[in-house]
Amino acid sequence: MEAQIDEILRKNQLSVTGSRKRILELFLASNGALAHGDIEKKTGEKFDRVTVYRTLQTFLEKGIIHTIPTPDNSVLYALCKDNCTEGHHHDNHVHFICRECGKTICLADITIPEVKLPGGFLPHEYQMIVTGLCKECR
Amino acid sequence: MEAQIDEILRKNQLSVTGSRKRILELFLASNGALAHGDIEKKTGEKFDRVTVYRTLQTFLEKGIIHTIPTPDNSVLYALCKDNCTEGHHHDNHVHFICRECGKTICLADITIPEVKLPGGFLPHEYQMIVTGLCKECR
DNA sequence: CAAACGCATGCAACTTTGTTGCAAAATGAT
DNA sequence: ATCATTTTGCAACAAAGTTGCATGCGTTTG
Ligand SMILES: [Mn+2]
Ligand SMILES: [Mn+2]
Ligand SMILES: [Zn+2]
Ligand SMILES: [Zn+2]
Repeated sequence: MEAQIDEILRKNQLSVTGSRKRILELFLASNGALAHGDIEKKTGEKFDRVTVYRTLQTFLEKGIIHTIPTPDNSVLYALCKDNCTEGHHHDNHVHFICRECGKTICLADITIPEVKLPGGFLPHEYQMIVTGLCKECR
Repeated sequence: MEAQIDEILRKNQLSVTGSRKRILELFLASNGALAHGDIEKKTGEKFDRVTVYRTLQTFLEKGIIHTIPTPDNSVLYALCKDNCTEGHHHDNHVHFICRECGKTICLADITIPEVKLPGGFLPHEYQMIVTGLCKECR
């Protein structure tokens, strides 16, 4: 894990610092998405709030994580697949949000289906969010 | 319009007040979705910020409007179709957000396609957001 | 139409969330 | 070990959202 974390940071030309290692560790350990608040809670007093914001921002820019829009408009972040880069993301998968436990899961294998738009609209990116009950809560 | 507004409020057992009429009017006049900030700007000093929050909350609960999750995690609201009620919504249509002008449009005729989930997940509601360029901006 | 009731509003105070500038500290290269 | 460059923490601020309470307005009833 330690090695994996270092590798991800190095690959993205980021210096290896305490907060980056810790936050990346949290993402790798969690199988779901994390909110800014989750991260703050889990890191405790260890890092400043501002550092968490800036670290997430950096990870976003590098394509290490992506955001997930949620129906209640909270901000969630999840690890990107390996082939995401600064410019180009490949996160065209469906996201599932459990309305019971709140867990948000990247369904990496479920590709967002195509949809035909009315004339005039030029689509660029598709997002699909499914809410419901997860395995544990149903 | 005035009559239409009254009818919507009455149908939902809401008293007809200044702020509710004005905010509903804004939604009916706009063909896109509105953010809380948009509404505040357009109503000016006429109503308190808190009143706008509470009015939107009430409309949400009654099923008069629905929220739209956006990739940048801002909160957008749009009118529901007639057959939405307190408990049950029928807003299973695609939403389009223009990345140039920011306008958000309900594609009421475009139904969200079905998608097969891995075993264990019990889906309840589907959301689909497409970003890109609208007719005016392309 | 007047009176009375109950809900909606405005205001103030507060919390939460996110941003910015700057000095000190940590990192990576030499 | 030294130095240049980033990153961090702190403080101050701005924006966004919430809550309690007294007052005002809309609705109902007689
Ligand atoms: Mn994902
Ligand atoms: Mn809609
Ligand atoms: Zn669950
Ligand atoms: Zn546009």
